[in-house]
Amino acid sequence: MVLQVHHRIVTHRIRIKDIALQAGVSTGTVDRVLHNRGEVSQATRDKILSLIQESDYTPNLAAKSLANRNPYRIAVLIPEGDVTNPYWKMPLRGIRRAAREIRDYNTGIEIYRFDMDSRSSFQTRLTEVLKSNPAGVVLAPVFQDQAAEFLKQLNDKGIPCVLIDSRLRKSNYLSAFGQDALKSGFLAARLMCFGIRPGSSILLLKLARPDGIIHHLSRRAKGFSGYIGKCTPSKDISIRTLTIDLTAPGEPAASLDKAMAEQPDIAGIFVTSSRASVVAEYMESRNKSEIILIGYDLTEANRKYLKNGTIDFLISQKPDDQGYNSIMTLCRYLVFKLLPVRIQYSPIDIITKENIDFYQT
Amino acid sequence: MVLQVHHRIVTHRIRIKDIALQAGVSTGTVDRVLHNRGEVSQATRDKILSLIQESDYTPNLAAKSLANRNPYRIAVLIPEGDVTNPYWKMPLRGIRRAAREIRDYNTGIEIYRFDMDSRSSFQTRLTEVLKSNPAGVVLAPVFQDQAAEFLKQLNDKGIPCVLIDSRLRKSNYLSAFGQDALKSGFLAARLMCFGIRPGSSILLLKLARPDGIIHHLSRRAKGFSGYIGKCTPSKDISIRTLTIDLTAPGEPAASLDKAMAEQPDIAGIFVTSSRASVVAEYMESRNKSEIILIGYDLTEANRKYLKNGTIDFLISQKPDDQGYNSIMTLCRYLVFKLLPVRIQYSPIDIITKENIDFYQT
DNA sequence: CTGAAAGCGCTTACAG
DNA sequence: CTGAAAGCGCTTACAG
Repeated sequence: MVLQVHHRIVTHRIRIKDIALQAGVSTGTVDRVLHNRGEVSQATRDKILSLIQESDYTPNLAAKSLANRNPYRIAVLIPEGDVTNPYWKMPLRGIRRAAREIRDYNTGIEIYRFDMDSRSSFQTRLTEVLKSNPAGVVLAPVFQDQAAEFLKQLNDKGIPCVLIDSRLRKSNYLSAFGQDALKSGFLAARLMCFGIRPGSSILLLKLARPDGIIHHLSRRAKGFSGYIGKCTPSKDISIRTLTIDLTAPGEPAASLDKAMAEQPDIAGIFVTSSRASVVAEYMESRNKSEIILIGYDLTEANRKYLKNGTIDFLISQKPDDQGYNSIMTLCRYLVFKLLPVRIQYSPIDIITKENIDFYQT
Repeated sequence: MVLQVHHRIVTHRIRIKDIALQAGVSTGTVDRVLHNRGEVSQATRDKILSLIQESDYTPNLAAKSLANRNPYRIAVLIPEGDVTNPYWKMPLRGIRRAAREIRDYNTGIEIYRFDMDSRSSFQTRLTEVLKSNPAGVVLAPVFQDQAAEFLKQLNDKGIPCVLIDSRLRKSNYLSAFGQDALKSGFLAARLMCFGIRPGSSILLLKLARPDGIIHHLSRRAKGFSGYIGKCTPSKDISIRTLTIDLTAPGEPAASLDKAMAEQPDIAGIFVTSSRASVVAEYMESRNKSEIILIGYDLTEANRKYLKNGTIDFLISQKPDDQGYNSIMTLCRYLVFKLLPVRIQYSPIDIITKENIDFYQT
């Protein structure tokens, strides 16, 4: 049945059965060549292959997943999310959303969480995951050397792995989700330069974790500084970098008070991490809300200060989607044998008081 | 089989069969109460209903769509997209993407396009669609009175309709996709105020269509003006509105030249439509690229001028997603009986030279 | 009012 | 190397 309507032709889908009929074989044989399960003579194989080419056959995914009997277990290794580390609550939401959807594909997830400040807790979880022998793994490779070793072991066992929120050089993985941290630094700087009054200075704020050298935080800083360097001539902006350990007593107020006293012309602050809220809190306490404040991530705390205007811009990378897509990518690979692209960049979204209510995720 | 692992329990899904077994009836009977197809005694009905409550049964969508035999036809009514109207190419991409996916759900689409400047072409298409008796309709209600009448007729025939790119007061429809145009005008103004130097003026540019009074374009203008009114005190900004008919000979250069001559302190231009590119072209020809230019939509032409810096910001609403979601909403309703929310707001995204490469859609 | 059976398109043992 | 058959969870005539 072919029915012509306005720029579009609706036809019946081609099924395995149709191919089999044309080739004069059974559906089982077509399935064998479709999945390279061997045990087919070269002659019939060629015939079927060419039939498939011509017919633009695409499998019915609903039928595929229904017929698929073996359940898959996906292990997810991500940091715990708490007050000092609010970021990781966000991808987790997406992960749970994906988990609900893939139940129909006979696939479940197991979540393993580690302490972002503890190498040993990371290692403990890695070992547990390896022992549980999952069908696939989603991994936040926070400690890079251990993660690389882990990926090797997964590779030996033929277990596919999707990386979330960073890449890993020279390792073997199915796909990696991440941001272009350098470019996001550019963007922050562009916004800062756009709004700041000429002749003032900017504070680049690194809120350090005890153990953590989070790679993409320094990339953000680098991108920011690099861009400011370019825009300086026209606006005469100076930039100063400050690192504060938030776990130290009296911080960040102590260090910020000192910086402000030394440099009263500070008109903009850029925070490389998701903790801009603690700076906003400080600024409100010192009546300095007119300073331009740019940070990252739509955490609960940041959201509040964006809405009241103390934070001017937040840059976000749809962490929810990142979590969701990491699971879906792995699931599609396991269930449908769909190969993903190797690097999947997150968006670099600009969120303000005005558009936050419409921001999805 | 229940297996406890790190914060998560994996169990076998409950099936209709399980419910039937517990209730001591056949699967057919369970199906009848599940879909309110009547013909079930009150007693067994109550029993099954309570069983379903307790068991948190959710249907296997893969199986559902596989078993679903009747094919659905969705009619899509949208404007033609051409040079003077580049916007409509974008949702169409999403519509086509959705069309590919829903083939597995036994659902196809038919596209009917009309001339945005011609009431009669709209009416012609409406009549055709009505005659073709589709299972559902996706409609861009450009001519509102005719669209309202059309919705009434669909309603009488029990055909569900999803609106795209605007709402319609007091009409009956399944769901509507749209932007909050007023808020997007706020956002544009916020960006403009953030970057513009104090004491200068802004041009609010309406590029009129011959026939078209597109409702959301004037909402954008209203939002923009309203916000500028608020920010004026601190920065002393004046605003001037100009309407240009692009189909008139020598435009937009003639009108813009005149405006610039009268008001040499213009430091920012806001274009309410997707045609900022024609203003960018003008600015380049007059060596005025330093003027802040803010517009809408990631058309090919706009993209070029955003990348080279002539356009500073584009506001986008993920039109691709809007197209995609409108079809998927209708399909889920038809196939799975899933009721959507009535209003689905699009995001109000800010796109710049720095983040455009990572913008999805 | 209710049940038994066939079928959606695919996969997977099993038998030859 | 190949085919026939059963099964995934749901829907849908059909028979009683």
